[in-house]
Amino acid sequence: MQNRLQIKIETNSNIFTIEKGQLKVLLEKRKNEPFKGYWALPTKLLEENISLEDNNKKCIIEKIGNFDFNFFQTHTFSDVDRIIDQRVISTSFIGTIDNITINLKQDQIDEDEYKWFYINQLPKIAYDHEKIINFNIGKIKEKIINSDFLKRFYPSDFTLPELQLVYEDILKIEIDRRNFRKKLINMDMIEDTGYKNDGGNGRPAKLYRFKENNTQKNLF
Amino acid sequence: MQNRLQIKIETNSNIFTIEKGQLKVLLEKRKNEPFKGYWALPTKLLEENISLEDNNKKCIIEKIGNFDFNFFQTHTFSDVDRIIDQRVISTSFIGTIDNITINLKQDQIDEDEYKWFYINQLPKIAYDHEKIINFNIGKIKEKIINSDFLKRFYPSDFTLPELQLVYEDILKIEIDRRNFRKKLINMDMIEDTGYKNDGGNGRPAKLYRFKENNTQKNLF
DNA sequence: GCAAAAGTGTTTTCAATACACCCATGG
DNA sequence: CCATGGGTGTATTGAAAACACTTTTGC
Repeated sequence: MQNRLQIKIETNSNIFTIEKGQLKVLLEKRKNEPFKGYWALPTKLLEENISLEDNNKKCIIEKIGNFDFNFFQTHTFSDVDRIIDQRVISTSFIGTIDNITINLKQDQIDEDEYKWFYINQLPKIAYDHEKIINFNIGKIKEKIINSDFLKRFYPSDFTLPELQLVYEDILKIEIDRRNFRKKLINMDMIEDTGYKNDGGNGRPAKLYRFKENNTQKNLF
Repeated sequence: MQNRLQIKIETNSNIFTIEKGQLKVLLEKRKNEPFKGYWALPTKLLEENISLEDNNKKCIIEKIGNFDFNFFQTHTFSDVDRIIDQRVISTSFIGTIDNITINLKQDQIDEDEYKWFYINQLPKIAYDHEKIINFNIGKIKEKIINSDFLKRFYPSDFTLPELQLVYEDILKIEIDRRNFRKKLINMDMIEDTGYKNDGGNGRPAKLYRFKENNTQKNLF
């Protein structure tokens, strides 16, 4: 019979940022059983009178406040046994934000409860959320080939060596420094801000920004 | 309060084939109100103990029998007012099949109830299904750039002029006949079957097939 | 002045584009 | 033999790839 055991619907948020050329994801520490002490994606049961998209936004506002994340839906996970003794279907969202905004507002976030993890150094993850995270990292990989997407992570300045690291890390490829630079400049995608990166070893790198005109060109 | 008005979940099937270089979608005629006489995507309320993927497959088997469609999930539609007086969330699937198989098994399908429509000549569509169909046509467009995807529509033979029509129609571009041929052959994507198309006006076209090795290269 | 990291220029290779003529079939 | 549509070759252009040396900074 339909819905004898109540089927529940929830949304889950995969919020990513990039620091030092590497992807990080925001996770929430579970304070109760099951999976107490494990980390999980922020999730919220669907409210009656709102869309999945709005439910997801509300989830984040309630949990960590009013950030300007840029969300999009990726997949709805519905395996019967994804959560034991319950039937919960979970629609996944990817959110993106630049690291500078994060650093500015980091104090809004309770460090014990929410924490950023490099995707290569994930902690113990609750439920099937590791599978969900990996699925969404795959989606980011697809998107990152389209240069436009990186703007979400670098609305202001970046150096070319750092941007190159992003491509190399996420796409698992090696790129020649000179050709990478040439490609981005020839594609009319980026512009020199006139400023330079200070600190650190060696020659300071120039700071670039993405141009406005961006017409959805593919790199690689 | 959560779920005071029962939230229902359904799956909808967007089954596409290609005939004469143009996309067609399979629709079901509604026999009852609301939207009696309109056409709709095959849909099915989610059963308790199966995944959305299995629910979608079951929907098709029950409605039109055991075809070998190749399904994948695209998006979950959840606008509060997408269906009046009810709250129904709908997860969308794209299914693909080649036209030859369709023609062979066409007698399995009740012509009054189910019919193929060219996407440029859609009939009156029930609910928000036209929006859903258009969303999924967009997904196909994205996928078709990856050559591998076309294999689903052409598991056996095809002519290059026809394949070119597909690209031109779906991507809304014009391609030079000679360069198109060169590109596909240089990419090692297709091979000559040695046979020719008969009938029709003019010189018969060679029949090609997709090679097995296909390593996910992008055309255009 | 040395180590560290960033920046630059040239040559070669290969794919993309543009373009005009010939070929196989049906009637 | 003519109309219709399919098949082929070449020259040009431009981007991708491969590669080594110079420049700026901190210490």
